[in-house]
Amino acid sequence: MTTELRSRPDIMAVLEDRGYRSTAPRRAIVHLLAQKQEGFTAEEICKELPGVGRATIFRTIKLLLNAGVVCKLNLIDGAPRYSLSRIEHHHHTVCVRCGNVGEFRATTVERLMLAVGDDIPGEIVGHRIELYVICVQCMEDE
Amino acid sequence: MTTELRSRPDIMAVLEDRGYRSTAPRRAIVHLLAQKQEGFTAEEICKELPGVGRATIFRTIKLLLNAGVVCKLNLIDGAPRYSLSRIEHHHHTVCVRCGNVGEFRATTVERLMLAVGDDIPGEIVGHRIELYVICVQCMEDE
DNA sequence: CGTGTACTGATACGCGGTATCAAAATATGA
DNA sequence: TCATATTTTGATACCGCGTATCAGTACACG
Repeated sequence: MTTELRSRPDIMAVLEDRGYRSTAPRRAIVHLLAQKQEGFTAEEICKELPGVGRATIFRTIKLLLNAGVVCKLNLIDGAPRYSLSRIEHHHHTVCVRCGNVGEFRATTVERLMLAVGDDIPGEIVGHRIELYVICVQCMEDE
Repeated sequence: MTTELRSRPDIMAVLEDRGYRSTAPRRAIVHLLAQKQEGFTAEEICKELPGVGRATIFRTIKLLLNAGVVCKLNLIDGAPRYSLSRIEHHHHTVCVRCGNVGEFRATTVERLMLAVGDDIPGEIVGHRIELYVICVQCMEDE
C-alpha cells in the first residue's frame, strides 16, 4: 500500500501536454518519483530502476525540470538533489544532517524582494533561497 | 597600474594565520584573485596562470573557501563561479546575461529569517540567497 | 497494420574536482 | 649555514554528474 503524494498519471499528463510520448521507461521513472516525499539523487533512481538506462533517467529528470514538476538543488557538498515540487513558487529547506529536502512558501519573502530591489543596481528577474536546517527527525535522534 | 580591491599580503596573511605556508604558487593565485572584482571560474585561473598546476589551483581555492575569503556559487547552468567576499555575511546577485557576480547585505534579510523560522519545522542553522538580475551594464547594452 | 518520428540504451566523452605519489620547496633548529 | 622533518607541488589518473552520438526500438497516427 503505497501513498503517492502526487498521482502518477497526473505527472505523466504534464509531459504529454508538452508533446512528449508516454513510454514505459518514463512511466516507470514518474511512478517511482511520485512515491518519494523527500529529495532524491539521479544515481539513486538509476539503482532503483536497473532496467532503465542511465541516459534516459537523466533525460527524463531534465524534462520534468523544464516542466517545473521537479526542482534541482545544488548543495555545497555531495551530489545534487532533486525533489518533486508540490507548491508553485517556493523555496527549500535542506537538513544539514540527513539531507532531506523540504519546501516552504512565505509571501513575506516576495515582499522582501521588492524592498531589497531598491538597494540593488539592475533589475531583479528571479531569486532563490535555501534554508539550512536541522530537521525535527534529526533533532529527536540528538 | 592595477587596482587591487583587497591587498594581496592581507589575503596571504589570512592563510598564514591558519598555519599554511607562503609559497610562490599561492602568492601568484592570491595576487591574481585580488585583481578580479567580478566572479571567476577555476578554469579561468588555470588559463591565466599556466605555470601553476591545476590541482594546486583547486587546492588553494579550497583553502580560501574554508578561510571565508572566497565564496562559491553554484549557478543553474555553466561552471561554478567563485568570488572574493568583501563583506562578512552577505548574499549574491548574479547577472543572468553576463554572469557577473555582485554582493549585497540587507539586515532586512536576517530579520526575515527569524520571522520565517516560526513557520519552519526544525532549527534554522544557515541560509543562502541568490538574486538573479540583469545588471546595469547589460541593460545599457540593451 | 505500415510508416515516419520520437525515444531508448550503450558507449564514449566532457567537465569540475580530488587522490596519489614522487619530487621540490619551506620552516625550523643546531 | 646546513640538515632535516614537514608541507606543498605538479603530473597523472581517477571519480561523479551529466551529455553527445547513434544504431536500434517503440510509439502515434493514418
